[in-house]
Amino acid sequence: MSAERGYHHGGLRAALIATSFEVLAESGLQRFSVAAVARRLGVSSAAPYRHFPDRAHLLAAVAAAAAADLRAAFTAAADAAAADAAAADAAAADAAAADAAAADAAADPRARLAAVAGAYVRYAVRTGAGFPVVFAPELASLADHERREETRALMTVLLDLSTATAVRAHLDAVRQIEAVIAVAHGYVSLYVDGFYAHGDSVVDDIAERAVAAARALIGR
Amino acid sequence: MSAERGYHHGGLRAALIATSFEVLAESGLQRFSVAAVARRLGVSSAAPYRHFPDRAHLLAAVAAAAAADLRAAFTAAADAAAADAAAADAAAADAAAADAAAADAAADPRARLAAVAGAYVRYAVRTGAGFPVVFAPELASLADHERREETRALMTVLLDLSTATAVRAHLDAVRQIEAVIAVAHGYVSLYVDGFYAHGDSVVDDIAERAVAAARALIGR
DNA sequence: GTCTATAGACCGATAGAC
DNA sequence: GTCTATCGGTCTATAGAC
Repeated sequence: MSAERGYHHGGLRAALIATSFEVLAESGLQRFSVAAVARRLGVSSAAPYRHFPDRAHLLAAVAAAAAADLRAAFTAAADAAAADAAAADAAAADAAAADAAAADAAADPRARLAAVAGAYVRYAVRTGAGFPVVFAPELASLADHERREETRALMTVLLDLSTATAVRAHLDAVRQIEAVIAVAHGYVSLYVDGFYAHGDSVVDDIAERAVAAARALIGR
Repeated sequence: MSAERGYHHGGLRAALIATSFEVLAESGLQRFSVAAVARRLGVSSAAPYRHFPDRAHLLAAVAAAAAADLRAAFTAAADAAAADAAAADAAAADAAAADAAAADAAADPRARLAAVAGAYVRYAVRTGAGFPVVFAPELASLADHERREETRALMTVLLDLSTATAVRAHLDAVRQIEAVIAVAHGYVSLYVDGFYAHGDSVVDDIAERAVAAARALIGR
């Protein structure tokens, strides 16, 4: 569909964002470079600067996309966990009761919240764009409307999942979601920094361990 | 005592290691540079290469020191947590029983293990030399005897603390200590990547949250 | 909209003087 | 044991041709 090298007439902006995820996944945020993105796309190192004024604005566009992706991944994982719980219930009860449980959006709120940890591990490892990219302090001063809206929506989803576990107050919900993200990001950070061997099955393993840890963290 | 700049006749090797911790704390492992260490010490950028053949060997010496520091910090934190628990017991019992509890090295093994999370957060934030430095894959191929011995001793201490919580098997202990380190390192990673505001009181806060999370993780 | 070419900075590491 | 000087590499960002 697209040329391997040379001109990208018209679609370079979107290609830069997509390729930035690849560079982030391989090099991390600290070693991310505009030059590496351009090199991989087969365009000159100056071409990106026709679409983004500097490195920070390219990263801000990536952060906005990552926030939207994470929000979708979190809700999908939470819904899947609730569906799994309903299916498990179905094995021990009649079909009518299982349908009723599946229809209840608040079914097993703690399993829904714990599922966030697994989704975070998989997304952050695959794309390199976890919370440190979405909330990078170097982007804090940018008047980037899209990114600000996406990050706000992401935090709203997380807080809703956390308050649904019926903790006592708002501060409890904030600290609870912090802890879930911290343990998930801890596994991600150890993985990308080379503490584990690399491989898809290893990612699956640590994603499951993150969910189990989050489940223990949420308690009861 | 020591000159601010110029000659370091004799003590440069030790000074390079000490100053490397400062550079790591400010720039992180990815952006750590030998040139920055030399600049801060007021020596030429070539001087470090008289003591270490390359960047990796300097980092290996730092990693060995960090592993020894972490081992001491973990045992000290575990002992302090056990002493605190004994003191709490003393408030509800007579002095003789409290002394007996304090003399019992296995008293409250779960509190001892959870204390590791707090010690890790404080040390890794202060020095920049957490597990990603100690177990950096770029150092894996070095035949560095001191570092290998120190990391082995560090892992032995951690496994002993974990098996003391009477989990069923060896694999359980490994995964338990992994989870404790993961949650502690998650808070550290979010902090150094700028997710939180910076400051000593913030570090104290997240160290306490890491201990609470580890305590919930260990369970029962 | 993309190119070539370049400036200016920083890095790792080496050679040779003192 | 440390210095000066240097090579070759990386990066961000700009200037100007097409």
